[in-house]
Amino acid sequence: MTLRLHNTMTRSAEPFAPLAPPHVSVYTCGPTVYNYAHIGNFRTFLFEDMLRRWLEASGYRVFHVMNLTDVDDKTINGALKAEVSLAEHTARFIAAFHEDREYLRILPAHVYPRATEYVAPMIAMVESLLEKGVAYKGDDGSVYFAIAKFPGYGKLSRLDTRELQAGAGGRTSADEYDKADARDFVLWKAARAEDEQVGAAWDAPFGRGRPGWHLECSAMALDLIGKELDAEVLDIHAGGIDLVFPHHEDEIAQSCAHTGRDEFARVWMHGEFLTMSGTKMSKRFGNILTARDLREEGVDAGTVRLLFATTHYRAPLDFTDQALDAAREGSRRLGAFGARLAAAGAGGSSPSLDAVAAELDTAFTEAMNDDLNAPRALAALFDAVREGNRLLDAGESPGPSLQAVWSRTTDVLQVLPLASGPRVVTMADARDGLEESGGDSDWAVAWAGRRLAAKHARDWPEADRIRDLLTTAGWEVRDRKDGSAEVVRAAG
RNA sequence: GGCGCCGUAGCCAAGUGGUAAGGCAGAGGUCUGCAAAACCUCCAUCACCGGUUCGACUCCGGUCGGCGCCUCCA
Repeated sequence: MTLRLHNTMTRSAEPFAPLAPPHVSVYTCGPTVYNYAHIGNFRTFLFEDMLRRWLEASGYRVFHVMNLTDVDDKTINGALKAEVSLAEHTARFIAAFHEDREYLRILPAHVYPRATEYVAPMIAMVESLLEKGVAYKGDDGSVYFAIAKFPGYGKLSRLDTRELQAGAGGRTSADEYDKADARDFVLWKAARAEDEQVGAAWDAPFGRGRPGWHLECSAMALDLIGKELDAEVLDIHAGGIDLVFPHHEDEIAQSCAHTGRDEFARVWMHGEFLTMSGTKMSKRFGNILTARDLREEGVDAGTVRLLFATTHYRAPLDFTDQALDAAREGSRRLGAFGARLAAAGAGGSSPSLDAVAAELDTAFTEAMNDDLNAPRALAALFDAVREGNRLLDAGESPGPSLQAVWSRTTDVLQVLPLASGPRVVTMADARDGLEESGGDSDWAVAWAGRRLAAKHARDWPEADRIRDLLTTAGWEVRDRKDGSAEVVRAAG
């Protein structure tokens, strides 16, 4: 069973075959750093993280590039408004992006190129396109790409089979009349006074200005994979589904026109949208939820990741509190099993548990190989939890196999809660003179010890009072068969 | 108007020509001082209407409903 990935270009799942295995180049469109990224953005980044982790788990050596768009209308406007330089303005949101990324346990890309650091390669590419005659300078001093000169235009988004209604999106820019064709897109924008004010203008042979949005991805991707892998074609290019047109279509046009190759990426992967209670997140609806909002509410990353993993990356996902609650409980259950496995050790031997491990391994791998079918992979995990718990309840003693498979599979999805495992409590932990308030781990163990003492004295009201106290502080107490108990942090 | 996605149990969600994974919630049970956890059992005929087929949730046509893209939004 080999990995199959859905390619937007062909609209079908194809066997994955990188150009130079085991190396795989992956380019993912990163955030525009003008604001805190919202969870819709992060749904895409999490899908890409899952892709990255699965490729690596499958033995590939991934070279992952994610760009940071740090010069565009929004970043410039933001800098103007805050009355700081562009660099100062974006630095803040770049730092925030990485904080959020770490919170969500997203592996760092190998390189995070920023558009402002790649102006020279971008200028070189524009010159190349001008020389080849596929770009032209408009009356406004900007440089545009001539769609008509690029026969393959529209393949990715199936533009050839549809009509473009000019301005249908209501976002047509005022300078459209400077283009020869309404569909032509800007490669280089002539500098305005505002651009100069925030330091967003560079000299170029064809006039002072700043790069257009699409240009950065082509220039940075080609530069980086050229240096790293000596390649001119990406193995995988991924992003949100809204980037198919025009962003990726335009990237293909300028990149292929530049390299002379017939493709820019072997596989194009696009993640579906996340909606909030049925509608797209936007400032207009006031329904933006950021990663830091979740973090501040104490939501564990495992909960978020499980919520997203329950829906296939190419299916729309509606974010609701109910779904989040369900994910939290599921994550807790998985984490509890993981902790139980770890506590059970690997010194025993159990053909039944080995069979559970083998089944999990097979089912998980098949699911992930089938275009990253995380919902099915998750089902395999839950099947293993149920069977594993049943066998452990029956007194089976695990060998090393289940623990190994469990670690390998859960590492890919990262859906377990971060909360530490349970701490075992005995009567020896009972201490007098405890404060009623507290909350840390030692405090919880001490109170749980006192509860055991109360239980031993058959003082049920006191035992229950202490349990309530612990519950209020966010700790769960569970009695064990041997007379001891355990306390565990309730999942967030 | 064009292009695309989706409509599966109370909620979330896989699947796909041969009689519907998994999770959450709920009900009953085992265990327990009581709980919790864990386990067991129960809980759908797949928006609607036609058609193809021995057989369709799965293929084709249509209808209704939801969502997205159509120049810089993941």
